[in-house]
Amino acid sequence: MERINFQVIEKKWQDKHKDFKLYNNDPSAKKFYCLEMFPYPSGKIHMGHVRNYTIGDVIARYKFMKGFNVLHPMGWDAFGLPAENAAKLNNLNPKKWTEENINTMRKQLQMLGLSIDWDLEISTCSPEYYKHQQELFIDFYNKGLVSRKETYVNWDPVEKTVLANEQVINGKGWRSNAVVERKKLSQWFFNITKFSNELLNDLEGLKGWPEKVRLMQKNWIGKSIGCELDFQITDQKQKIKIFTTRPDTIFGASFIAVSVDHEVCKTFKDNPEFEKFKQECSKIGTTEEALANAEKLGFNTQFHVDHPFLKGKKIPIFVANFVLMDYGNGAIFGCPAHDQRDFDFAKKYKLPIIRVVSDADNSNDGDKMKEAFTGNGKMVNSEFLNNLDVEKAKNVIIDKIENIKIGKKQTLFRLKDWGISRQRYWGCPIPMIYLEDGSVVPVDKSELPITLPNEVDLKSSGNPLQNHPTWKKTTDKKTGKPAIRETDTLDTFVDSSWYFIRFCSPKYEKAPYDEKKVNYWMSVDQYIGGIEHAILHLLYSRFFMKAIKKCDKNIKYSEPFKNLFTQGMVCHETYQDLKGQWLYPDEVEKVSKDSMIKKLDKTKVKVGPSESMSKSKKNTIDPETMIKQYGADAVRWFILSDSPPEKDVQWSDTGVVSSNKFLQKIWNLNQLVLKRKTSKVSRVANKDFINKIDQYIFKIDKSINSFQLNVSIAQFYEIYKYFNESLKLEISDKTFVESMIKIMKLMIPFTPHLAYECLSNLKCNEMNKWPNINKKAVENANINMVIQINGRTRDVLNVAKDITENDIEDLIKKDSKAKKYLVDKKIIKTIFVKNKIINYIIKNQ
RNA sequence: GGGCAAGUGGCGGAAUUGGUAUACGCGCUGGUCUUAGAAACCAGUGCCGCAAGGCUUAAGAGUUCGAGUCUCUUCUUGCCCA
Repeated sequence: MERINFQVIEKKWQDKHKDFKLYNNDPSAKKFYCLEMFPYPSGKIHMGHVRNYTIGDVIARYKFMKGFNVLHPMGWDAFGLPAENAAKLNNLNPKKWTEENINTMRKQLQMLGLSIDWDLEISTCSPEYYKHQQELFIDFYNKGLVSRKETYVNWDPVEKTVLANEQVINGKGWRSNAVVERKKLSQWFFNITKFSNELLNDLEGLKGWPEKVRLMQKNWIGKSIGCELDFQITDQKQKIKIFTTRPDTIFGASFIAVSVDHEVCKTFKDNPEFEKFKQECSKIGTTEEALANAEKLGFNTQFHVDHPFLKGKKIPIFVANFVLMDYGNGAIFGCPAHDQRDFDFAKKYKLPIIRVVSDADNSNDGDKMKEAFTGNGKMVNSEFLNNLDVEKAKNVIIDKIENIKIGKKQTLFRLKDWGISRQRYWGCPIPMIYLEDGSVVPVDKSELPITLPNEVDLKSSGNPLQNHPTWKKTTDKKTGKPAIRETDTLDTFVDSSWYFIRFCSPKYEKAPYDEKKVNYWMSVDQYIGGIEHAILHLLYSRFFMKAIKKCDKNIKYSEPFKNLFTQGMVCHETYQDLKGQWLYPDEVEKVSKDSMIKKLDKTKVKVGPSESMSKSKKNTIDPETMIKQYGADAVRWFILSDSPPEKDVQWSDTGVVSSNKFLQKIWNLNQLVLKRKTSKVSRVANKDFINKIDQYIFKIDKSINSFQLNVSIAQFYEIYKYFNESLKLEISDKTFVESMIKIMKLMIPFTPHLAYECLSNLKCNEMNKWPNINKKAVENANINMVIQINGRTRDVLNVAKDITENDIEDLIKKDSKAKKYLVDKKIIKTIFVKNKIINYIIKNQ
């Protein structure tokens, strides 16, 4: 049998389809926007990209063949720190580094044979793109969606830069190893919290998103309803304003806890004990997690507050390390019986534990409690709240608090405004200028884009744009007076928050988008990417869509992604030599079933568990090498075959080898079909064969629709087997050719090169039309009737559809393996489920 | 600590949603071909048993004519939040 040369046919069809578009000129066709998360151009594509873009390609090609106009673009998330670091290391320009990577990766993606419309390619680092981003920034600013605020940041005193939370390791800068300081800095923010309610409520409508992602977003936004409440400090004029989500537990309050930055603490400015305590607190770090894990510490102020509802009752005020200034008002009341953190604190400082919610007859066991009770129950020890359940008590107490004017109901969100200032070079310049009189204004839109300077010093510490000798000096267009540019650049999450909109009209010069095109192509019908973006990227993109709609009444959509699919990661075993050094898979060799050695010096290798491919552990497989060795089709086939797309998949070399072999078999089958010459044709065999193929078409269609691409692949293996066996039956050559054409069409989304090559040999002239689904064939097919005795399966009969109970009974009595079980037995009951099962309940006679 | 998933052969995983458990692939075993190996092809492959048959979806209980699927308890793993 002739061997197929995958390299040759892949090249052939890639050249042939260079200008191939996934849309017809049929205006009545429905649109389908298929988008995979665009890559960061880090150098070369990795297997994660291969998986992501192959899944997307299957969907895009499938939808196109089903008659949709498909938009399937690709671009580059091209700004970001790695370029700056690489540039520093190799003494070159980030732009050059990025562009080289883009060229490499584009070429690699093209090798995969993806149906991407490369005419729509965009790159976020090109001024043609970020010009419009600056426009959007100004639009948002004018609508009050941008503001400037002072916040605490992680400041690296050596690098003179702001660090992200994940760049702070054990309180030190990841690069400089200097102790990170908390520094107050003036930064730009998108007022994402203005949409808190919408971002939360609209989640309900996102039925095409994984439930998990919706839940993660919901928790991230973190709406909590509670109330503000003023406590009078005993014998003083001052009040303390606290926030609580459990006002119902007010009668269980046994302390007030305030943050170290709370104004009450000003009294202790010169108190060495307090200063020591404050120092202790600052060591813990700023993340919520660190605070939660740290030991609960308090500083007794010796002050008290009056309980608002219990005359004469005094509650002590503590400064506590677990209360943050940015939550509520930096002050809470502690109810140890019903909050674990408060409970731990009360135990440590020997404060009373008063039970106010009872889940049984345990109303006075406060002192005996081993942990806080946070469930629902009836209120006790709570005066006018007694006997109410928690929810009711909340409403009653809030009403009361509002009535006597000591506080009010309040909704609080965990979601914070989005800080977008970065003290970096390789990002989109923020189009704002500082005037001599101290005011800050947007630059005139006619001056956009504000481009980055090419010559820049990245080696010195600090913000490169700030350090640049001339770049920041400008003039205000309106007044003609000198001004200073903003030298911070935008967070790269901004770049990726609207690229899907730009794709609708990527060449449009007048504005960030062409309204008509956006209203036609949006929302994205299928968005595909990693679960790691479940929160930030998706939330920011949702914010952008809403913000754009707010600025432009003609935009119809407020949600960017109608359906979301999150694919799993690509994993591989890890290898370490005796010294503990990580080894690449091609540096090791298998010598027996469970031992491996290093190729270089034949020493033993420690095999670690399969984990997500990463450069640091060297457990990576290079897609380009695999494509060159086995062909793009085989790589695509394997990456889809082994696991459901939403789960992690383990890369396996034997797996890709067998994929390659199977595709060769498909080619062989195609040759056999072309050569076949039979004169004998049985009408029944012919019909059965056609029916069976129709059923497979139905199944494959269904599995693609439900994203079970691994199941689709399994079906193709079955089809091959069935087809191959049927070759010797009395089926006409014409039927084989026609059926083969159908099957090859089904394979286009998976292995486009091989499928097109086969179709061209089969002389198919309508390659891109999905085969019809013959519902009749599916509906009228014979069914397997399960015959059970006392719930145990005794036989399976292949019978015509809709067989009656009487008919099947005759069959069973006449000829079935179940027959013998019914001899001399009394049938007590018969359960007959049409087209499924018949179950006899019997008893010895 | 809280929330959400999930647990099926030696491995990756199917199961028309309550109706034949283990499809399909990998691996393994045997055979054909070959000087030999590789490749290819054929056969077998959950467990016990010569067989008839019995047992089996993390463990245990429950609902049902019937449970991998539904309910409860326990255990384990993963993810997110803290």
